[in-house]
Amino acid sequence: MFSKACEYGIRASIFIAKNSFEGRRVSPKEISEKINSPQAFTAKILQALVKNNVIKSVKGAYGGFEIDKEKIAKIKLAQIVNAIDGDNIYKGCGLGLDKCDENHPCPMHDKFKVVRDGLRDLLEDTNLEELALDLKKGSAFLKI
Amino acid sequence: MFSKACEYGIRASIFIAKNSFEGRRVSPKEISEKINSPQAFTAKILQALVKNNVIKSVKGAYGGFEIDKEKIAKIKLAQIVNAIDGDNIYKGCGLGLDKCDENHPCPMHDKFKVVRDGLRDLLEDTNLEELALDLKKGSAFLKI
DNA sequence: CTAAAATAGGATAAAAATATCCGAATTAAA
DNA sequence: TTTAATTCGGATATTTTTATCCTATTTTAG
Repeated sequence: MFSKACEYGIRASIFIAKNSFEGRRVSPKEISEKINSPQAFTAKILQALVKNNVIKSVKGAYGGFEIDKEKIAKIKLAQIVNAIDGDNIYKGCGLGLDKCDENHPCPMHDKFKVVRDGLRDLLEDTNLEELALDLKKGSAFLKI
Repeated sequence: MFSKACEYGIRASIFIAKNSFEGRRVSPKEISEKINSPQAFTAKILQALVKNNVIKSVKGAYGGFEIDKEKIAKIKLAQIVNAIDGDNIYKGCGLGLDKCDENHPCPMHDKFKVVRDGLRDLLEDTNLEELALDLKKGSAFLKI
């Protein structure tokens, strides 16, 4: 469904959000350990998320990654997915046609549209806060 | 969402089904032209579909690909997707966790499950016949 | 000012997906 | 039986994704 990079990016963002709630900055090393992802590769993805204003980095000693507490509830999954995989997964045609709409549909269009729009709603309506809180409560996990 | 190979595979299967309804066998050349896909690569995918009993090949002169008319309504999209991409897309965790279920969910689990199960239903309930008929009627398309 | 602790970013490598090419094997028709 | 039209299958190439490594740059503490 999503690329590995995107899976890591979402998991990392949730982990950073949870720690920012608790006032802690986290390093790529700690992130990759806690979400079970390759460290250097994860660091690249974090850079992309910084550029897209999803997370914030603080350089130098005592630096790390964080998200402004007030921003956590405003960051939607769609923003993360979009920064890494683009929007084709929740806006494009299921069979890969460039032009696929009501006027010129692929054979799967009507049925697929329902699923795709469900995914779009999920991504556009779900924010980092609710996901991070589940993690904090211990009712959800980011590894294994 | 699906891999290119899978998109081509589904489009090709629908095209073959439509032609089998009309009593015609089709070649990889014609298929790739009509569904707008690279010919040699599409031929490889067709071989995989033959091995998985989705389509039938007839070798030699006047040969080509076809599907038994009685089988067309029985072939589900899930069978095609499974043969090419596997079932992770409609059975796996959205964030890539190996173990993700009610007892050990990722933070997206509850919401993602709805979308994923919708996709599973789509793939398991939709058969080649209905898709091929839309193509035949001219109410759906496989290219552009 | 210096040293230590971080992120940033370029170069490179490995693996997987996508794609092409060509000869071998098969088969129907003439 | 020969020929032409096919699919089959192996080898190879290209592109994208995933991953690693190393150095430069930044920043805070002492």
